[in-house]
Amino acid sequence: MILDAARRVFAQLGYGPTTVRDIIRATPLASGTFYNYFRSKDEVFQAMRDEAALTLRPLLREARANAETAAVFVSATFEAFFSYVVANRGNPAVARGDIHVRVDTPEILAGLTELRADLERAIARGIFPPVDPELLAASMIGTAFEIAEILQRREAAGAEEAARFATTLFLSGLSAFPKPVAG
Amino acid sequence: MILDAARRVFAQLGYGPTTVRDIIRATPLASGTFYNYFRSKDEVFQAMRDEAALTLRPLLREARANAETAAVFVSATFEAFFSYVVANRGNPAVARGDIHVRVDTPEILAGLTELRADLERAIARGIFPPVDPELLAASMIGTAFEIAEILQRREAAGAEEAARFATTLFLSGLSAFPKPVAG
Amino acid sequence: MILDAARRVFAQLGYGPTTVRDIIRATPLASGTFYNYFRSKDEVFQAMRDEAALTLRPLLREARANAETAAVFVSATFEAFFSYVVANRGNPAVARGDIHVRVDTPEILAGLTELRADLERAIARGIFPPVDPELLAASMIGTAFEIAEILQRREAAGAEEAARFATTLFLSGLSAFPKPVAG
Amino acid sequence: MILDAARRVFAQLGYGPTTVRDIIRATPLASGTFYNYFRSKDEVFQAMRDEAALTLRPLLREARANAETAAVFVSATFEAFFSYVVANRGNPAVARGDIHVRVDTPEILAGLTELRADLERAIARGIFPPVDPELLAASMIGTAFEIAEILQRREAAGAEEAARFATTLFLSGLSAFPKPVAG
DNA sequence: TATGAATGAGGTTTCATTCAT
DNA sequence: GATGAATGAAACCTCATTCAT
Repeated sequence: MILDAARRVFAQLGYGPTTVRDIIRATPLASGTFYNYFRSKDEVFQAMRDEAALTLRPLLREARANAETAAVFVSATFEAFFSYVVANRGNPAVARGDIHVRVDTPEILAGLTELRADLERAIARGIFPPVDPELLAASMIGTAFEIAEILQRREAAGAEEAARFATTLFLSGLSAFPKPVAG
Repeated sequence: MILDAARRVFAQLGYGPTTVRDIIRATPLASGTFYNYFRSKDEVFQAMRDEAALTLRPLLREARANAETAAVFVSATFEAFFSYVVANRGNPAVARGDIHVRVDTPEILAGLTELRADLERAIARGIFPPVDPELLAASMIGTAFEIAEILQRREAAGAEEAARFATTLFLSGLSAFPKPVAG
Repeated sequence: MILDAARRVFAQLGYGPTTVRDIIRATPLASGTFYNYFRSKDEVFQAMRDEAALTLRPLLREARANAETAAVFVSATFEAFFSYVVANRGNPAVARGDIHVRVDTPEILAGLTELRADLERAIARGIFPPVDPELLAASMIGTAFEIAEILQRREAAGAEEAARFATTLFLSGLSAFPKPVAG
Repeated sequence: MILDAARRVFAQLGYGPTTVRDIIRATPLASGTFYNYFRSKDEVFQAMRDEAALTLRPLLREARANAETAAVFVSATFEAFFSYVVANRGNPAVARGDIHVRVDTPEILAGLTELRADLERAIARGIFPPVDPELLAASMIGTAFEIAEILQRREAAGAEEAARFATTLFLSGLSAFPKPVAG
């Protein structure tokens, strides 16, 4: 109940600007009730992350766990991620001037933060070329986040199309780097 | 003076959490003085964006204006951007748990928002393959932002290395799409 | 059950800072249950006072009722009081800076408020010198309270030693005043 | 201004029950103004104590510093204290049932907390009989506090009479203990 | 222009108390 | 009787902003 409201509000306003009152107002509850469940804005946020551990993350982990090729690794990541985003599309984000408000609900964050570690392992196993894993992860994450925002805005949200685009771009992009070497 | 302080503070805390008091505190001035120059927090922010028009943006515009090939377009963009970020690196950002705090000082934002329009033109001119410009812009912007954060964190910040990585990735990535067609 | 918890908590925190929640927390009960027994914080407090009527107060009244000399009156008072305090010593009081937190659980309060009336009667009966009964009562009460606090703090709490000290002090002190006169 | 209000309010309600709002309400100021000067109730209290260091405490220290006899030590203490209390008498304390609200404004507290240390020294110098200094200090402090409350209540407040009473009581009381021995 | 005390709306939090189960 | 989620008044505190000097 409160968690649902919090998710909606965080998605709309972003973490920083959101106030506990905003969350309460998105709820039929009285102000004090919030504090029977959470001690602060941070704590709801944490709770959302914990909950997220049960949804997006396993999906992504699993998708990548069995990836024996870069192609599978990359496409599974983008597909799982964009499908999730489209399926959980919230209210159309309030336009706030052109200040960039990131789609960083906890599920989304959580889902991708593990990517770097997975990439490192994949490079070590010779599935990916020996690139700087931090840079590659950053690139994939940035791409995923920015495209996710577009998907949230667009009526006809093409999760598959977006995944195809990103996958093609990265797989082909990686081919320009030195050949993979098993660590 | 105030603008400099504002830039430093916004860079450290991000737009939302920054208070006018924070900005004043980063200044030898008294609180009231702020309002002799700006009418609100938003107005300083706007002023920074305006100022940015004189630094990063022309650099980027120019770099791309003369680009006759995708290679030049892409590498000029990343090189100009990462050099700028490294040159203007603020204090090491306060680590705020793993909540994502974007590097969205106005210069940085401003510098990239024009990318999409430029890309559209470049596709029309047959310099780029006919991909969805919004998706491509999103991917480049996301990549640029995320890597910028890494550059802010890392001691030995390799602007050139980062630019080389991103350029290689995108140029090679784009080669997988249909051949460019002049519009 | 609730009364016991209330006693402990009031003794530790003092009346003002104690919250009903504090009392409930010191109990295995749920919050609502409190209100099946008492209508408010004030009411528990009152109930404690009433209960106190059955313990300390009779002890003190009795001790003084039969006092035919000042020596008996004074020593009985201090002995009864300090024994009671030591016997009911709560958890070691939380040290709260040096803000004075008085040991004013209801029993303790109740036990001493009757002292002034008793003193007046004793003066009228010629057992005590004709001093201002309010001042003398204040002095004895203040002495009793402050020493009670020490007894609560000290590991080896000497109720008898404290009583002997106070008794000697007051009896000898009173000898400097004009001779008693039966009213 | 705020300090004056705080002093009045603490005197009336006691430390615990007093809220920052109570203090503000005793002032023509707006709520936020309080926090331009103090960060919390505790901080005003501390400020009052600091200020008190400039009034009551030096008076008491000085009075006792030169005391060469127990008579001077005791009478100087009570006289300085009761004069101070009467001179700074606040509004007639709000009667709050019979819950004991101590006159513990910071000046008063500060003034007496040093007594024990002074007593120890005086015993060591052979001015006082070798009694337990903690018990004696407690007795004097308790007496002083309780009588101070009476003085605050009574219209015709006899500081001298109260001092005379307390001095007589303690000096004569001490004569019953073993002779002083220089340490 | 510079100052900084003052403002007050609004966010944060606590807690006594109620009430349906 | 017991429960504990819900309530809402009221305390606590922050901060953008004003204004007299």
